[in-house]
Amino acid sequence: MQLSPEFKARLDLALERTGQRPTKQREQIFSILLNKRDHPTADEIYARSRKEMPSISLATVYNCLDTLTESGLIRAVNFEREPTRYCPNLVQHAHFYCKSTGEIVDIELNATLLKELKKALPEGYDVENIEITYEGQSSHKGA
Amino acid sequence: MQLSPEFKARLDLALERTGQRPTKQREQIFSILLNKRDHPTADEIYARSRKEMPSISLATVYNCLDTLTESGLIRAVNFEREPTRYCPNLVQHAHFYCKSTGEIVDIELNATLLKELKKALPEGYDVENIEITYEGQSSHKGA
DNA sequence: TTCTAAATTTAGAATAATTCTAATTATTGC
DNA sequence: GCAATAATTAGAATTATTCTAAATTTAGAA
Repeated sequence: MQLSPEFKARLDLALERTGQRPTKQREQIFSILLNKRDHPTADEIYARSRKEMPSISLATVYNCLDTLTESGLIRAVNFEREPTRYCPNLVQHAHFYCKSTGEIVDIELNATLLKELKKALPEGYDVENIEITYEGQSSHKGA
Repeated sequence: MQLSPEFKARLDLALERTGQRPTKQREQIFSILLNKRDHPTADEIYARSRKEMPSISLATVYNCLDTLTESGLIRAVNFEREPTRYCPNLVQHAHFYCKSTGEIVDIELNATLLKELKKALPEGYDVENIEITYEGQSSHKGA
């Protein structure tokens, strides 16, 4: 599970912009997220990273996830009180959370809809981010 | 801080529907939420309820909040990893979360917008609930 | 290279919100 | 008023996450 040159460059650039150093661990975590886009939790990411890097610690996983989130390379997503999940899809999108299977699916939102959502705010409210989560049941063929 | 007859009736009815009993504590918590609609956390609700009912326990506050939520009388709202907040506004609405002040404001959403949001879902996805959270800065006169 | 300063990783302890447990108390229907 | 069931209570337990302090790594200068 290697980071492609393209994503390696993207990582280095993003880290450099915020004065942070590229490390094996950060590469590893970023690569895990890009490789299987199933919105894993920190714990799941810890498990996956240990397979290739057995000495990594859970604290480092959390540190790296924070760094990547702050650098704008990944997004943290929360559902109810469940552990935070992470997602490398940077395009503005919503999430569908299936209550029976726990599965999480990215839902594309078109620009018009996003614009309308922003228009729903009264004067004096400056949005930086909109989180949209659908909850329900999905009856489809699975990921 | 007494529950008005109207809301007392609503509480009793909702509890009866799910085979649960009306208790002083449930009344108290419901009344606190109706009285000051500032999206308090369980801890804050605990503090407020102790003023009138010093023997209430935190576990009971959590229990009552769960019961009220399940009965559909209040809504639980989550922002990032912060403690869950509670809200008696049952009309479908979004929340604006001000990052500087921590203030939370209800944002009305018109029916058309909600319909469009539902239309953004592909076939086979059955929504039960849509959570919409705006995050940013609000520059207005405060609650 | 080699050295230094600063950033990062690490293991484990600490924290915070929430849930669980088992005993006590309240409520309902008879 | 009594039995059966549900709810409350205090405190222990759990879980995700953050903190701490020591060891390691990195970047850049000499």
